[in-house]
Amino acid sequence: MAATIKDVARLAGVSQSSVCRALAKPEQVRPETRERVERAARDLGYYPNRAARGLITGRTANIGVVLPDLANPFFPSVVKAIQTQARLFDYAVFLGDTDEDPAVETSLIRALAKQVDGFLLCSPRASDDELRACDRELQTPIVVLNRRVSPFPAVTADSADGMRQAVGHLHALGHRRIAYVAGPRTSWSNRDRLRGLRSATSSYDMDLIEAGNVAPTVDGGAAVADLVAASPATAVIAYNDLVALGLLNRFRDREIAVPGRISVVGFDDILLAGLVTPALTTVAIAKEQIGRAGVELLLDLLGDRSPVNKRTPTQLIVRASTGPVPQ
Amino acid sequence: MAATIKDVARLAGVSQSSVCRALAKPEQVRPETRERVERAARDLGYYPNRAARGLITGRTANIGVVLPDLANPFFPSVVKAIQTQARLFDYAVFLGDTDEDPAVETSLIRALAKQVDGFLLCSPRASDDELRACDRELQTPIVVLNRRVSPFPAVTADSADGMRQAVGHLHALGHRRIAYVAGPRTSWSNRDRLRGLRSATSSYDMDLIEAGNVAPTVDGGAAVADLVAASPATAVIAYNDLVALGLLNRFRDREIAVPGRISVVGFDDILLAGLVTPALTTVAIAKEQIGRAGVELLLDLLGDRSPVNKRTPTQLIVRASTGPVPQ
DNA sequence: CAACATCCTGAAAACGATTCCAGACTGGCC
DNA sequence: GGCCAGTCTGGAATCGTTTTCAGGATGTTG
Repeated sequence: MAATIKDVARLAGVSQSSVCRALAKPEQVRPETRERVERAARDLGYYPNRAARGLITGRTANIGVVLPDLANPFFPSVVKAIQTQARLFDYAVFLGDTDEDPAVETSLIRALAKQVDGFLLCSPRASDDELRACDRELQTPIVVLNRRVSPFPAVTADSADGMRQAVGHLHALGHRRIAYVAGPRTSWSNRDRLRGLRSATSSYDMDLIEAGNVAPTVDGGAAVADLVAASPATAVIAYNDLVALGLLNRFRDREIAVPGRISVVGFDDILLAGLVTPALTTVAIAKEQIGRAGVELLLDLLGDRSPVNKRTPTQLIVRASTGPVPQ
Repeated sequence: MAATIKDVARLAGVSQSSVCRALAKPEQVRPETRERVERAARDLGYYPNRAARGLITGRTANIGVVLPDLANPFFPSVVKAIQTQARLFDYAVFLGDTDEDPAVETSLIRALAKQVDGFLLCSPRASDDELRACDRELQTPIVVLNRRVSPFPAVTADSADGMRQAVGHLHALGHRRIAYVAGPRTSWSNRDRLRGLRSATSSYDMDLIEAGNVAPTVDGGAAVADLVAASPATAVIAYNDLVALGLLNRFRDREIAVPGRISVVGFDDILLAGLVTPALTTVAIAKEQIGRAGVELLLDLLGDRSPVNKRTPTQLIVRASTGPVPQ
């Protein structure tokens, strides 16, 4: 078995308390003692068992990250940033993938609750009430990413501004009729993006044609491509990049020129977006910043500082899938 | 604070021991008692604190997953499969991203060791000796994915067979001179793939030109593309899909026709591979199967069943980036 | 040398669960 | 009624840590 604090105490010839102090608050022990303890700990390869510490201090130094689908390339970026930032503060990360199932989500949260100091819920699928119920029952701090659910602190992307940039870009290219391929009806991001888009198109006095809702995947996009092509729209904005890629694929198969006949704009700026042909014009979301800010908010919450909701900037990345309106 | 076993005991009017038994081994308590305990637990939303259980039983019901870079699309697929399979057996998953740094890797392993029952190390970057040192010191079961390090049980892909399929395919198309863009020199997969490739080309009596080593990223591939184009090779096999995509990108920019002038083959079959133009011919790895098998091996290890190394099949996916040799 | 503060240490309690052990109760049988 | 086996329960010990508390050693000051 791995070494425990007792082993270190015995080897160093001091009590457990001293070992604990020597390692956790070195200034409280005599240098000589500290030296002995440190050597013993090193020799035995001793690392404290954080689970035991958690029982006493109520601080496990773990955070739980729950997300709908790790296969969606958006999430790994966020998780990576979370895990990197968490490590800076010596927190470890529990990961739960819910497979888009709200029931799995809440049960995962409940099961993990005792092992973590707080949760980062990425784009949670459960209803506001369900999330609040979890919170009331567990009393575990929760920060939400990519969604607003009062009363939780949240980090969201400024979709409205992203949509404004995208619509402005299309307007400048001469487009006046835009289609939107909507993501899951239950998705907060989808509603948020749609809201931003509506406001942008109306302020530019452009027509908005809404298609969908589709699954937020390549197949989802492909499924609705024909409908979009048959519409009077000369440009289409997709709920996210995967959907946009589905459109692109299907357009290519049907020999509908992009951007000659129709322009396509995605959302998220996943790695893929820059690599397909034509390269996808898309609204980039600051994924790393979202992850980092989420950790910061959670640490604020844990440190009794009051966290303030954060909105991260978005940035239109113009690539090759958008062009002047036909004729 | 969330409810503890004491709260449940008080509410149900029984002792802690009975609560524990009622929930963990229901057959050992009177139905009436069980009923009362269950109701109390439900009313309080009680979930046992697994950390505390872990102290007693030595079983935390957590597994640790350590990987070099979540931003590489290969890993999220594996992690997702791991987490799904783990949940089936009521295990939760700790995730550690090492950012390709062997030092971070070993320190992460040590820090997490006490909180998990075992590790799944995906493509670990530390040396064999370092890994063995961790093992000796921690006595925590370890299963390795995508690499062989004795004495640990391992799950690996059958790269040799994949390479044989790829080379066979290229040979049938008339190619006789193949380039290989090597990944990181320290990567076991890279060495394994290269070994398989050498054996395949020599059995087909073809020339092999080795380029690299490059970082296993799009940029890595792009960096070496010109070199490959200048070589006499008519086809190139890349260490992985990201590298292949880098090649593809750079070839497109330089107007080198794929597969007209040169054929490109990737490795892994990440989602991206099917979406770029031309769609990438690649050797698919059974990512989900690797994740699942990894969990199974680890559970074998934990259950005192002796695990047997597993080799998962590979499958060449022919798409549009390979074609007949020029002329 | 007494009085006192300061520094350092170890014993013991605590955290939340599980498990061992012993005892209380029940029922069956003579 | 007396004995025994079997079933069920609670008390107490346990895991590896942290923290509180009290006391011992040391040094300073009058």
